Amino acid sequence: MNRKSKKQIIVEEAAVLFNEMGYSATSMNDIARKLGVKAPSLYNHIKSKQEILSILLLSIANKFYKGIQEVTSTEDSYRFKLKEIIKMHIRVATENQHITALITHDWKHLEEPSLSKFVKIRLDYRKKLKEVILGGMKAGELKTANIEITLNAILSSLRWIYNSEIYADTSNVSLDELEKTLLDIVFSGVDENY
Amino acid sequence: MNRKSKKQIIVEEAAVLFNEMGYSATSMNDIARKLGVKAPSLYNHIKSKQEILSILLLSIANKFYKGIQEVTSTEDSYRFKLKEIIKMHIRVATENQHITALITHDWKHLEEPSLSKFVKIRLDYRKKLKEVILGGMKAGELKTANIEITLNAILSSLRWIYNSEIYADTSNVSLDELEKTLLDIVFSGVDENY
DNA sequence: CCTACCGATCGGTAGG
DNA sequence: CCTACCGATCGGTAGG
Repeated sequence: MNRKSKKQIIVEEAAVLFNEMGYSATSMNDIARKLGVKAPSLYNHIKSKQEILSILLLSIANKFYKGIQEVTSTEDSYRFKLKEIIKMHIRVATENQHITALITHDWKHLEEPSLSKFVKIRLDYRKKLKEVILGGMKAGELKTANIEITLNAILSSLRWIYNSEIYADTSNVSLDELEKTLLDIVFSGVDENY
Repeated sequence: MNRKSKKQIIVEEAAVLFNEMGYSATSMNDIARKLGVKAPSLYNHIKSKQEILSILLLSIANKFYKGIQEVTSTEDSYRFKLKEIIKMHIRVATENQHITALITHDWKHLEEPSLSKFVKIRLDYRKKLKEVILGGMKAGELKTANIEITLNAILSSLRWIYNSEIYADTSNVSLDELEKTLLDIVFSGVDENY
């Protein structure tokens, strides 16, 4: 078992606090207190508060990107690819809940050059997902509808998973049930007979 | 045409800035600068920064709550009610985009007693929506599935509408098309043939 | 790892 | 509406 470096411990604790209060409302003092040290001691391990945010966001963005890259490099149908992307997205999100939640708002507090890097990865992710959905529509596997609305609705329908205070209600749900239920809702909706 | 009070103008401009940078990262100075005055002048119209947040969040929460109350007080089918709730939700969100976005994160910065009031309204909204979905499942109008996952997926699938930087991609979409497409996705999913 | 300390900025008040 | 100013806190540095 690898021992965690001090830096890793700081970064992981910061993710929890950023989640609870937001990046701006979290002080270095808050992070230090949780770790039982004084704020200036943190700077022996990290360069700045901004570095912590940058590490967190670029690492999670790359995890998602690597995931979609693997799925889209196969020769499967668009429908199958979309299912695999959703499953991968759910898996990465649940395994990195605190960090993933930062994608929603705290990325705005990134400074250059990290900001541009993050935005690029995120746009590339969106682009790859868009290609799969568009491909599926053209191949007759998915219903033809406004691509931006469809893309946003699919991505957004998964976003509550990151949100710990909402996710808490479903903490007794297994990953399998989560995947199965969400795939069913996205692919065939909530209506019983239509 | 009603003239807006200074207070209204301050509150609305603050909503835009809270959206861009978050409540904590927005200073009274930022708000004042946008309005062409000095920060201390704001206090002739508002009591505190916190009061601005409280006004914004309680007003939007009440709009959503009033909307769901109207829909659920009818005698229509659960399926029809769910459709009307989604349409209402889309309408309120698009008409109050900047304010609605604060529901996602900045509510955490509310202080008592506003925090408890806001959380209560939000939970009541969730409860009413949950009753409609559960009723629909029991009546055979909606597919039976994990209620919390279904509830979260539906609410979450609409949340991207608040998020202005993403919504920009669909700014050329009419409200009608938005409603129609989202209802179709929620009710019957994205799959073409199943 | 600490104490001591820096300049900058915060929300807000006094007083006119 | 303003200027002048308050105590508190911010991220970060110096030096040991």
